[in-house]
Amino acid sequence: MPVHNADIARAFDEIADLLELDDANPFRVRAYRNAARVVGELRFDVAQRLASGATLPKLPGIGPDLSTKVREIAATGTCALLERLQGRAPAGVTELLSLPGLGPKRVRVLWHELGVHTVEQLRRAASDGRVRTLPGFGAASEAKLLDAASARLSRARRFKLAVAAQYAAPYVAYLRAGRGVGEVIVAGSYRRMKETVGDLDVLAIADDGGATIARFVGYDEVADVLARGTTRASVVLRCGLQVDLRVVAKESLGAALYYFTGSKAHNIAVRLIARERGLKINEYGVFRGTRRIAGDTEESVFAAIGLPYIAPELREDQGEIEAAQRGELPVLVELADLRGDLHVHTRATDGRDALTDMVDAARRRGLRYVAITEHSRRLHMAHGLDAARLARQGAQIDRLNARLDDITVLKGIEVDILEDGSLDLPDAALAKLDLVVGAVHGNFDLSRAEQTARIIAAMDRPCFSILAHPTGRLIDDREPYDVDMQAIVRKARSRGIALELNAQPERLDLTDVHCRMARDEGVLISIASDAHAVDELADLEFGVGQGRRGWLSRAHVLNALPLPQLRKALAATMRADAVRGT
DNA sequence: GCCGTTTTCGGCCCGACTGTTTTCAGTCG
Repeated sequence: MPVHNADIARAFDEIADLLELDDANPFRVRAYRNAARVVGELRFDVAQRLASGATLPKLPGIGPDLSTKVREIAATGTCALLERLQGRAPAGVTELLSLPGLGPKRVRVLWHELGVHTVEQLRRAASDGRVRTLPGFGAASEAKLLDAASARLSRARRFKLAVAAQYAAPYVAYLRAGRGVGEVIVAGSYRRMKETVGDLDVLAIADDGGATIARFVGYDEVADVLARGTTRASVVLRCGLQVDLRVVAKESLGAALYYFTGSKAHNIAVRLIARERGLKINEYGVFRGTRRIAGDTEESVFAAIGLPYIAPELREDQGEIEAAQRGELPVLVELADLRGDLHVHTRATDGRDALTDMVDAARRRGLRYVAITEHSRRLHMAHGLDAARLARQGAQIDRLNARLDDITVLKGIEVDILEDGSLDLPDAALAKLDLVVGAVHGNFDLSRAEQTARIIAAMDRPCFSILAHPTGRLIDDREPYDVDMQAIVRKARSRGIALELNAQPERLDLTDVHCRMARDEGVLISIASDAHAVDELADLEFGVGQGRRGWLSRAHVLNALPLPQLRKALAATMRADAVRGT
C-alpha cells in the first residue's frame, strides 16, 4: 500500500492531537502540526522520492527527529511514536478535538471522567445531563456540545467555494445596506479562493458596532447565534455554514483584512519577520511600541515590514514570503487574461444549450475563441459523438465561423481514454480537429501503476492536446484516482501537452499543488470551464482562483495565448502526419 | 521539536469571547 504525502500529514496531525491530549509541550505539538502542513503541501511525492534512493531536501520546521519520522512513515505508514500514543488513547478520541468548544483540556476531562471518546458517546452523555456534572462544564456548555455532536453526526463540515459564494453574496449585500455600514468584505479562506471553506470571515467597517452586530445576528437565514460581543459575533446559517463577523474601524481595515485573510501559517511567519524588526502586527495595525505605523490598507502593512503586496491566494507560507523578499513574486493570472475557453459542451451531447448560444455567451464574456469539446461515443449516457456526428458538428462549426468575426470556434472533442490507454475515436477522426482533449471517465480504481501507464499511453497517441481533469476527483464526493502526477507532468512536457485546470466548482482539478508542480516543470495549463450550459462559463472565475493559488502567471496559461500562438501550440500536439489514412 | 548576525539555550504570534474556577482558563480564529 503506497504511502502518500497526505498519509504522512495525517499521521503527524494525529500525533499532534494525541500529544495535546497528553498535555505535552505546546511547541512540540506545534512542530508536528507544522510538519503535517509542510508535508501535505509538498509538490513531490515523498515516499516515491525516498523509494528511488533520493534524499529529501531540507524542509522548513522539519529537523533531524521529524525527518527520521517522515522516512519511517513513508516506509511503513506509521511510526513508533504514533503507535505508542495510539496505544494509550481510545480510538476516536482525537475526533472530539475537532468539535467546536472542545480542546485538549476538556476532551481529557470527558474521556477520563465519563469514558467519553467518540462523538456518539458525547451526544449521549450530553443528552443524559452527565456532561454538566463535570468540572469546568455547565448546562450551557452541555447544550452547545449536544448541538455540536448532533451536527457533526449529520452534516458535512466544509462548503465548496462556489456554494459558499451563493450564501456570502446576499449576506454581504444585506450587511452593506445597514445604517452607518461602510465596506463589507469576506476575508479568510474564501478570499484566498480555497476550493472549500469551513466558514466565512466577514469584516465590516461601521460607525456603530453594536447596531451592526445586531443586524448581523438578525439576518433571516441565521439559525443559531454562537457568540456575540461588541466587535465580533458568530452565527450558523440554516444551511449549516458558520459566519463570523468582525466590526473594524476604517483606519484598521487593512490590518484586519490582512489578519483575517490568513492563512494562519502565513500570518505567523510574517509576524515573526515583524518582530525581528521590532514591530508588532495585530488586527488593528502595525505597531512600534505603542505607536501605530501602518494598517489602513493591506499595502501599508506589507510596506511597514519591507515586503511588496502578496496576493491573498498566495498566502499559505509556501514560499511566497521568501519570494516577496527576493522581489520574485509572480504576477498572477487574472480572469481578464483568458482569451478563450478550451472545454465546452453543447446540446449535441450532455450540454443544455445550443452551439450558437454557447458561442454567443462566450463572445459576450469577451472571449476570442472557444473550443467545442463534446463527449465521445463511449459515454452513452451523455449521447457521446461517433466519428460521423463529430464530422457533422465540424461542418456546422465551419458554417458558424464563416459568419462570426469577433470570436473563433475551434473544433475539439473530449475523447474518452479507454482502459488500455487507447482513445475512444479513430486517430483519423481526431486528426481533423483543432485540438483533442483526453479524459478518464471510468475504471477509476486501477492501481497507481496501471492508471499512470494508461494515461501516459493515451498521451502518446498522435493527436492529444490537453489532459482534462487530470485526477478525476469530485470534491467531497469522489477521491482522485491513484496516479503518478509527476510522471504525467513529465510526459506532458515532453509532448507539449497541456494539463487542464477544470474550473467546475466540484472538480477544480488540477489542485493548486499540482498546478504549481506543472508550472515549475514548464507545462502549460488550460483553465477551462467544462461548461454544460451558458451560465457555467462563469465558473472560469473559480478556475482562475485555483490557478492563482498554484502561482500561475499569464505565461503559464495555454488559453491566455492569442489565437495564432494558441493554434501553433495546439498544432504541435496534433501530429496528423503520424496518422495513416488521412 | 525546531531554531540561531543579540542565541546551541531559551525562546517559540496575538487578541476576543465564553462560561464559570469570583479573577481567568480554555478555546477559537
